[in-house]
Amino acid sequence: MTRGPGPDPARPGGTGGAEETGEVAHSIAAGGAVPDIRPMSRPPTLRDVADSAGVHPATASRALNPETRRLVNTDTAERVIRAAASLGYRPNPIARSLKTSRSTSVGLVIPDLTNPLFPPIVRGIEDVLGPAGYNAWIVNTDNDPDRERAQIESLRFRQVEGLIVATARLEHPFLEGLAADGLPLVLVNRRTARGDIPSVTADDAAGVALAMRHLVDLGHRRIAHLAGPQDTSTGRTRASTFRQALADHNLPDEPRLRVECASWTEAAGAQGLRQLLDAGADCTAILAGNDLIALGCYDGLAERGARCPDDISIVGFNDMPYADKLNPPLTTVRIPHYAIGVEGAQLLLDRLRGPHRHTRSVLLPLTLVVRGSTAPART
Amino acid sequence: MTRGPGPDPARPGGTGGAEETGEVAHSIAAGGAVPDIRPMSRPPTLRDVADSAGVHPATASRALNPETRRLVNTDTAERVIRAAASLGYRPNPIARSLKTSRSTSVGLVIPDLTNPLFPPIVRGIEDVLGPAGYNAWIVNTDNDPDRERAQIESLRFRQVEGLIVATARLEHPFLEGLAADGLPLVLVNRRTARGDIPSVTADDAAGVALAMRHLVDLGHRRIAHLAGPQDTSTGRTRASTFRQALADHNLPDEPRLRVECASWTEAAGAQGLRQLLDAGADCTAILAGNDLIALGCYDGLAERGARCPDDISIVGFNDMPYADKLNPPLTTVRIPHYAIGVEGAQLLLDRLRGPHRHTRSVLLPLTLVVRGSTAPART
DNA sequence: CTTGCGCTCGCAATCGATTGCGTTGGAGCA
DNA sequence: TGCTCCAACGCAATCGATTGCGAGCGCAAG
Repeated sequence: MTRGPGPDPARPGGTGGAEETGEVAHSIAAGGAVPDIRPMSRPPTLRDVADSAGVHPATASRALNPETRRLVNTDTAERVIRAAASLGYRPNPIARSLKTSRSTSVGLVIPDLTNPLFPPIVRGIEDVLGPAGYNAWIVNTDNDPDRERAQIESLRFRQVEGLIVATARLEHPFLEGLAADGLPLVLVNRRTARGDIPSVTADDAAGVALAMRHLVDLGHRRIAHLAGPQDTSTGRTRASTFRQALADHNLPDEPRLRVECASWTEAAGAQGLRQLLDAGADCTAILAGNDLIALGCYDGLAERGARCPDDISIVGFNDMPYADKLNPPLTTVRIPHYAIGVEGAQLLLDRLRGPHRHTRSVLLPLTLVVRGSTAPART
Repeated sequence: MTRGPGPDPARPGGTGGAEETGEVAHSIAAGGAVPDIRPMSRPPTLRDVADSAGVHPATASRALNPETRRLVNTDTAERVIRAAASLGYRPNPIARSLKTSRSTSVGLVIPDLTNPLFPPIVRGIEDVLGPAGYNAWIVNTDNDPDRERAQIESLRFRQVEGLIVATARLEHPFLEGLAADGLPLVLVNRRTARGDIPSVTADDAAGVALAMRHLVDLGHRRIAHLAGPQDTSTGRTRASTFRQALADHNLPDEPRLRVECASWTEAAGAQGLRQLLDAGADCTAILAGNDLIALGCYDGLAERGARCPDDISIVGFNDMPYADKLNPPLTTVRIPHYAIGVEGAQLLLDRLRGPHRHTRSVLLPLTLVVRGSTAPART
């Protein structure tokens, strides 16, 4: 016995003793002073649990928290825990957040949820964050810096503990400022030029190399690149690696064969293709900045009465969902969407738990998926 | 002048400094060595604003809230507002939620974010909720009732003010219980059998009728239906309307031509098609429960060496993104995804503002999009 | 039989904003 | 001049949980 008979020596009245000795049912029957037979109108609070267990709310709090449970007697703790269970007690996360200034939630900043690239990443993130006790706020920026700023501000008001950001640009002082302020931050999919923020990206360079080798192996010599926006790491890396690959394969680097699309969209891809063809580029293959741009090429080719892969081969990037069902099925570089999410969430969790681990970035391997949009070059 | 010049007449002084040093000691222990003597170390609170304006926090609160501003002198209010602006004050939503038991956030319950049907709906919801000052928590249930329950519980702990649910089943006592408890609830995409919860759905019956007329007009007489799960309103309505349409067009209703798929997925669709063909159904057209099931049919047909639309025409449902780029481009019933989200959010907002308007449900019109997966019946 | 120490637990402050109620000062009226 | 009444604010409680501090208690050492 760790405790004597007097469970509550300080309390003036004998209420404590009555609660202690009496059976639970008994004390209810005897305690006519408390006619509280209310039908659970409001959810039980910590105070309810404490009363039910005959302890102070502070003790109940400590008993319920594994971190502080050692500060309370084992028997008492167990009694509190049982009381909590029987009342169906759940801590109020709002109240907890107010006191601890932790929200157990993080922000998830993406350009546009309807871009098929992101849902799998989001799932990966949530599947890691959820079991860890965190939830994610998702916001869309539509690639608008102002909107991005506003959305992130909003997230900060909500007291998010960290941010996973998929909208990084190479030059992004705003994000760098946040990171410098000490806000836990992880970039996914794209990164900044300075590279001082932890990130999870696919190995774009390796992917472009794979794609280029594939095209060269098919006999293509005049290969064009419809690049994505050059203010993003993905756009820049893929474009520069494209030129490097040309050199590696002893192919000429013609400026006419390189077009920068205004955005990572189908429309921009179609526009880019028109620009390419209008410039008189007589290519036999196109490396698209991503799958959506590749889809734009499909449209653009159809407009001009050309066919893929018969007239022009196309390689995409990302292997978006249903890329295998397209017409023609898209040859593309597969990036591990889900794994990017998982790794990103993991990185953020590490950062949240151990404040100052040094910046660690992850580069994920990718593979080439050959389908129907590429064919041997016409000879 | 309403108040004297003293900005801080009440505070004994020094408290700020004491707090400051305490915090520093703490953060040092935690690892972050930040010799913070800056007044901007933590975001300004209402108290800071009040001090700066020379009023009591209560007055500042009232001045800042348009609802209660009439309780405070115009000049004073303006002074407070200016002080707030110059300090960059933002109310702490956590603290506000604790006191008001409002969270300005709602829950969004969907089966799976990677199902292309949902992102556009989510965007619609967010585009309405955001400007109204609400944010949305998104959770995935994977169509698992246990997971759904757990996720919704989690949302309730987070004090969401309402729920938009896309996972309704025809019999769904759990949801009905929530609604009965008074939790603002709106169903999107699917509804319950009892129909006593506000909902926003597409006019499935009309859609099926359109699709059937299209097939009949093409000369098809033996039409099969790969239905979705019959415990959902969409699955049931589409299936029963299918049979009704057969009757309307004087076509026989053969049980062999009706198969229920286990889920709304590609895999289930492929499986359903195998079952259909194995049963010896010699149909010339298939009405699929939704686009993913239709995609499964593409796979299934390929397995059997049959072709679409040459051998069998297929009509989908939903017009998911990129349905026009598939091989063959999918003829399908287009539902207004984005509008469903918008209407759903609107309904919830109505409910949140005016507590007891009577249940109102919205049925959205849809259209048939004819593409390459349907062709005249072989004669 | 003291003194002392450590284990448990209660007290009260605290997080930041909201709100019922009481107080003040001045205008209005007799 | 005296009294009522109202506008304009301040005071303090409150939401629910967390946590530094201190007070009893038991037990062991002196």
